[in-house]
Amino acid sequence: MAEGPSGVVRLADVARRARVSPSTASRVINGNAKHVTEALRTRVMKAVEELRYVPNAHAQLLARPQRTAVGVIVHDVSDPYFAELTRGLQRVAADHGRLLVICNSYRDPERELEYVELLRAQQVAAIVPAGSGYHDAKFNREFNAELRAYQQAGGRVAVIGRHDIVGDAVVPGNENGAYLLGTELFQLGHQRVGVIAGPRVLTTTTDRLAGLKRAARDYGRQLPARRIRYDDFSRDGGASAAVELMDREPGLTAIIALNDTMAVGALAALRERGVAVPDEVSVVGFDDVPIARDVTPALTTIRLPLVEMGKRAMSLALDAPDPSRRPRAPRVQHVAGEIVRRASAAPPPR
Amino acid sequence: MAEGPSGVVRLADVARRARVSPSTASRVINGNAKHVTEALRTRVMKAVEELRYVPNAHAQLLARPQRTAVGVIVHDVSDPYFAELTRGLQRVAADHGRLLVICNSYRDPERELEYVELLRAQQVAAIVPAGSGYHDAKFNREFNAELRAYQQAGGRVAVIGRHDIVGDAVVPGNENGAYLLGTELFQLGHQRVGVIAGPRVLTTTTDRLAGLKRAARDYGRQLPARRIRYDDFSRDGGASAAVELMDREPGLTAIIALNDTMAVGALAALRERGVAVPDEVSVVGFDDVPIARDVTPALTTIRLPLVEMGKRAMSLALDAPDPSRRPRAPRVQHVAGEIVRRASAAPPPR
DNA sequence: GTACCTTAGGAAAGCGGATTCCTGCGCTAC
DNA sequence: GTAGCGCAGGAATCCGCTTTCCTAAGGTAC
Repeated sequence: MAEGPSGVVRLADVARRARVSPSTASRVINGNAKHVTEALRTRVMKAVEELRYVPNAHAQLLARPQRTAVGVIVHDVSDPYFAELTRGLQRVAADHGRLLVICNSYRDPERELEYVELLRAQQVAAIVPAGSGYHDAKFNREFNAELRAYQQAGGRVAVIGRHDIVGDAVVPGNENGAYLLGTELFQLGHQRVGVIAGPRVLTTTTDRLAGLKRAARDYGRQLPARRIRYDDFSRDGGASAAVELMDREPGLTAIIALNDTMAVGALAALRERGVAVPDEVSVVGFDDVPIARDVTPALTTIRLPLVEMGKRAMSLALDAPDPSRRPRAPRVQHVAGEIVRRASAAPPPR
Repeated sequence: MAEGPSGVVRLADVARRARVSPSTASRVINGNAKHVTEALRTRVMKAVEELRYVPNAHAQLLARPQRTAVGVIVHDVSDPYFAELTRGLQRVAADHGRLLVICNSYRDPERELEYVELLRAQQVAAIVPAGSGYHDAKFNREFNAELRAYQQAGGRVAVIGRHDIVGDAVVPGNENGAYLLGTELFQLGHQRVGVIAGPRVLTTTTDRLAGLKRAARDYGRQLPARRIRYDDFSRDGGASAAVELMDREPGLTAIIALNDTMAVGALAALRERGVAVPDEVSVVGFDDVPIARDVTPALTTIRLPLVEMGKRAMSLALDAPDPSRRPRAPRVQHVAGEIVRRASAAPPPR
């Protein structure tokens, strides 16, 4: 082999081996060459093959600032909600020939900020922050400032599920979906309904809660604070919230979990206690994550077209806005949730 | 604002605003400056703040070749098996201050090859190909050649679940786990057992199948080819394979799915047909993915410590091998699967 | 007061590749 | 035979940043 001391093969190595100048080698490799003799061309290609040369992407990006990657900031890809979202994002990114860089923030605002900087440093073509926003004015200000600086430099931003963040947006109908969910249970005749909510700081939590409350108002029911438990948006969070709720509020006939993952946890907790679902207590979730149909009883929930949302967000991020639009107006796409009735909700006992 | 025409803020802009040379600005920003007057230092910091300057990572990487990112090639992050693996990988990567670039190959060998090139181009510090290998000598040769070129240039490679690939490895006990699984069912008394397998080209499929066959031999049972159905390693693949199996082999008392996802699909198919599990037919899976315990009946399966495997692989990739070892000897860590008995397997009826 | 040393901070040289600008060759045309 | 032109392919510049090298100012010692 004829590469440099570092072991890395560089364009110069290829050129030397093919006995041409770096310019010619570059031209051949990039197919950019209208006029390169066939003989030289094959010599260069041969050298590339033999040396297994791969151009240094950083050098390329420096020389010809053509952004190719896109960044996504999610809570955790292994959470099914984000896994589905990411799948949609991924697909569209791939269709555009873009590499997707996935960053897990684990819902740490500090880390989200860091990741925006990192993605900015990486010169990604677009950043897609996905997942709930925070009730934290200081953070939002910081986050927006960072994002705005990025946009100013030509970056594109599309968020999923956040209001009050600059950039285009895909926003799920959290309030409305929750309203549907509440309606469903109230119409079934439930009076004492418990709620298993995610962290209070998340806008997703408060938005969904708002929808529930509106439904309660419309149906003349109560949703007292003591019947609302806040915990992590996770299976275990759902389980422990369910246990607490059952202990403190023995008369409940239904539990609304603010996402499916928590609902699954609740189901597990109830099963462990020997409480029959839905005969004794109904349980409903939100999101319609894939597992929702595989647990027993299958979850009644609100379907959010997660993959589709991901696709749309990435499309917003990658398709430049119509230049005739006034530039600063972000494009917002609302997506509605719809109720999916399965086996976990039924009229209250007796 | 005082940045260049492109809108991107560069080091030079910061320097100009702070009225210092780029060298000084760089020194301040990198904390690299043993001797920079406090006055200048604060002036630079102020300019950075005001301009929201973020250094161009590509330029930095070019100037000081300090690899910081690591790449992972998985089938699909949204598949729970890989989601768990990735979680482990992510954690260790983050602990080392590394950015994780996740690539979905969708089990397309061609795409895997492309991704290795891409990661190589990105100058990542390590590449972790995760998931089943292929029975495809040509591909393996190509893949190894690519990887070897990468290692030659100082890159680190750690694979998960592949033999015959260069680099360090974490290998799950597929054969042995399957043996345990077979043993479990045979000891329960099952005679006619069907198998739902993944694609034939995957080594995971053949390895697990081999374990099953060994168990069959040891217990004097048959595992005829007609009772083995090959399909996608997916929920729907599992469902359709289960349906076929039930149609063609009515007398089965147990179904072994070669991964949990397929088992979940099989469960759904059986439920739809009104076949009671485990009373009429037992169903077992493999991997012990999170949903396994939440389906009903909860799956009896083989637990693979997925998160742990991810962690170990990333550790292998990031911790340089003991220099006293002879260099070319890859480090291989075997991890055993263990049986988890839940509710989906029971003795055959009557 | 002069010679020498220290040190802050600026100038310049890459890092690896793309691209613009040249150069020199071979061809056509008069 | 010579002028003019086209074109292949090499030299040089630049991308944004880090870092080495160097300069000049200030300080110390005699």
